[in-house]
Amino acid sequence: MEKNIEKFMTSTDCPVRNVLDRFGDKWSILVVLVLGEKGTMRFNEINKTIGDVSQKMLTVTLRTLEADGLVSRQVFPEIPPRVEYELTHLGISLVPHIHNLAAWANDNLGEIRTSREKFKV
Amino acid sequence: MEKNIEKFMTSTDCPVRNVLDRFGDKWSILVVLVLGEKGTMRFNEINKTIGDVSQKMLTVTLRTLEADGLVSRQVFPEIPPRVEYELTHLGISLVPHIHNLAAWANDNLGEIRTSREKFKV
DNA sequence: CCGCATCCGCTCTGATACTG
DNA sequence: CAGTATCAGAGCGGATGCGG
Repeated sequence: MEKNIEKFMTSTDCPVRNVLDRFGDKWSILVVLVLGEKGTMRFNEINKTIGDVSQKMLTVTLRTLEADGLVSRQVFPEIPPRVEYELTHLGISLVPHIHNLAAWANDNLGEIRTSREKFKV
Repeated sequence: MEKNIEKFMTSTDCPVRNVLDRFGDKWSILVVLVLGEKGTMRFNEINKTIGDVSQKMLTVTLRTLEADGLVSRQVFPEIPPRVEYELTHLGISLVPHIHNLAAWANDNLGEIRTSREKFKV
């Protein structure tokens, strides 16, 4: 960071592009947040908690998070099948940062809304 | 937060959905980061610093950030025209949080990459 | 119960050309 | 210099149906 921001930005190793872009999708942050809050959860539990995520997107999101090493997935060979998800230490280490962002969002939502309204005119 | 996460998640007022979704686009975070680093900047300056953003997307991104009240836009009626952008106090207040995230990304990029490689197999 | 496969619409993004 | 306009492609995300 600091003064090397130019190099930093254009580099293909830029952490912002490589990592944060991953959370630019619609659900990743929410899933991490939910798992951080609740601990271990089953697939349908996550689905219900978030509410309006489709099965497909939740699957895709969980797979991506698993690939990134943020979420662990444990399948129990039972009938009916049971699959439990929880955050890895890596995922857990991310939670406070997301909480901070969420808190910021919460604190400033009013001002942002006001600004958006004004801008319409 | 805390225990009301269910309500929190499903609410249409959920700050995560309303605010953070806004930064899910490809460039907003980068623009805020760059402006936070450099202070006041002209359009082409931002364009060059980021490197591979198209003129169109930079315009759209800046307009959105302006609408949200994170960035201020000042036009100087000269020829050739000059337009300067800088963060508002709201935008500035967001920067540290993004820095934290970027730092996290930087610290854990290696581990995430390793995990992604492993997952391929 | 979990989740993959398919299809499809829609949004986002970029390339290009043009204007004050 | 700082945009706007238009067009076209890619990929996200949802609905549905099927399978272990």
